[in-house]
Amino acid sequence: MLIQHPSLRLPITAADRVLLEIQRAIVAGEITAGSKISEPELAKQFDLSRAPLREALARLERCHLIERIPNAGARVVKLSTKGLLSLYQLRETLEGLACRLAAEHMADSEIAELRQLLDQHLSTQRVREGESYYQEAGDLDFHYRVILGSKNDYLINILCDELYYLVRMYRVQLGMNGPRVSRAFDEHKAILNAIANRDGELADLLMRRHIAASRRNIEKQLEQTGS
Amino acid sequence: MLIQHPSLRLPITAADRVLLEIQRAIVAGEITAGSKISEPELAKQFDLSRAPLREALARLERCHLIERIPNAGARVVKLSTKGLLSLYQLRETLEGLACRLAAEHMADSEIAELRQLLDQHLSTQRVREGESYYQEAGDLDFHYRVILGSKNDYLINILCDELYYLVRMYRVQLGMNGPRVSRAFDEHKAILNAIANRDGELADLLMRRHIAASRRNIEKQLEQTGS
DNA sequence: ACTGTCAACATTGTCGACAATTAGACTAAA
DNA sequence: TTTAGTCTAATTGTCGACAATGTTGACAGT
Repeated sequence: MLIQHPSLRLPITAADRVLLEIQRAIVAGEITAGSKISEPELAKQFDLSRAPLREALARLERCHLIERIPNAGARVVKLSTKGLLSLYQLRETLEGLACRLAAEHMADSEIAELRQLLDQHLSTQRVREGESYYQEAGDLDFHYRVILGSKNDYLINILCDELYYLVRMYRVQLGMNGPRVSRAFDEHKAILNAIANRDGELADLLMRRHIAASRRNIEKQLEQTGS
Repeated sequence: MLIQHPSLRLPITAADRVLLEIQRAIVAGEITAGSKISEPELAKQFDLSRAPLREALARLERCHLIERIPNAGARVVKLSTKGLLSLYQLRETLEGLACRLAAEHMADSEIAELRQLLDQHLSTQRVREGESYYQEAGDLDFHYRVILGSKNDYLINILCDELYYLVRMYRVQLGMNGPRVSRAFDEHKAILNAIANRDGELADLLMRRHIAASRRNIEKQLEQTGS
C-alpha cells in the first residue's frame, strides 16, 4: 500500500529507469559516497547511450545525490555532520509548515486513511519488534502523506523530490534501526491528532520536535560510528 | 556591485548561455506564459544543437519556469493566484529561517557590508524616487545576502536557484513598482538591526512580516489587473 | 452532425561520433 | 628533492541522424 510518488511520470523512458537504479544504488551505498561517476562506464554498465544517462545525472544532481563540475565530471556526495545538520534544519522548518498546512487542507477522508495507516503500522511493528522496517518505510510513508496533505506543490516538490532521497541516504548508511521506533510511533499519533483537530500550530510544533528528536538520534549514531 | 550567484559555474558552456537567455526571456514575459516550447525551433533560434538545449530545459524545469511531460514537450508555467500563494507561503517560512540562521552565522564584516549596501540603496532610492529599480535589484540583493548569510547550502540552493526566478517572474509580469518601496526599505533596516543584535527570533519574525506584506501588495495588484 | 479510426506529420527520446577541455604522468630545470 | 611545464590520454560537451512516441487532420460509419 505504498503511496504514489508525485514525481513518477507516467511514460517511463530509459532515462527514468536508469535514474531509479542509480538512485537506489547511491542511497544503499553500493556506489561509494565521494566516488567519481564515469559516464562511459555507467553507460556501458546499463547498456544505453550517454544521452539518457546524462538526463539521469541531471536529476540526480537535482536531488543532491551527486555534484557536477563542468568539464570535470560528477561525484557522489559525501555525507558529513554539517550536511546532516543543514538538512535537518530545513526539514524541521519545512515539514512543520507542511503539517500546519495539512491541518488546514487535508480532507476528512484523507485524515481517516492516515489514521488507518498508523493502525496498520502498529500491528506490523508489534510483529517485527526491533527491526528497521518501520523506520525504512512506515515513517517515511507517514511523512509523505502529511506533506502531500499540505497541498502546496512547491513544498511537496522540495520535500518529496529533492530532499527525500538524501534523508534516506543518511538513514540507510548510518544504519538507523535503533530503539526510537516505538517513540516515533507515539509522536506520529500525536501529530495526527493535532491535524485531525485542525490545530495547525500544534501540529507544526509536534512535527518540529519529532524531526529534532530524529536528528539527535542520528547524531548520536554518528558519534558512535566515528566520522 | 551585484553579488555572486552561487549557481554560477565557472567554465561557462553553451548550455549555460542559452539557459540564461531563455530564463531572462521567460521572466521578462517575452516567451508568453503557458506557451509551448519547441526544441527544434529554439535550437535553430540560438544556433546550437538540441543536446545543450535539453540540458538548459532540464534546469529550467528545476527552477519551475517550465513544465515537461515525457514525449509531449515543455510548456512555460502559467502564473496563478494559487501558485503565488504557495510560493510566498514557502518564502515566508524559508527566508524566516534564513534570517534566524544569518543572525547566528553572519560574520561581523558581512553585517557591516550589508549595512553599507542599505545606505547605498537609500541614496539610490532618493535619486530615482518611484521607479522600480529598488524592487528589481536592490530588494533581491538584500534578500540574497541574508540567504547566503544563513550558511545552509540546501537552503541557499532552494531559495537562490529554484524559487528566485519564479519570484522575479511574478514581480515583473505583475508590474511591481508600487509605493511599497520606502516601507520595504525601513523593514530591511529593522531586519538588519535584528541580525546585528544577533536576535535570530526577531529577525525571523520581521522577515516573515516583510514577505507577508510583499505578498499582500502583489495580491492587491493581481486583483486590480483581473486574473 | 457527431464520433471513432486511421494515416501522415511533427516532436521528443536515443544513439554513435567528433570537438573541446581537463586530469595525470612524465620530463626537465632550480 | 621539489616544482614548473608539457604532453598524452581520458572525459565531458556538442553535434547530426535515426527510432519511438504523440498530435492533427481527413474520412468513414452511425
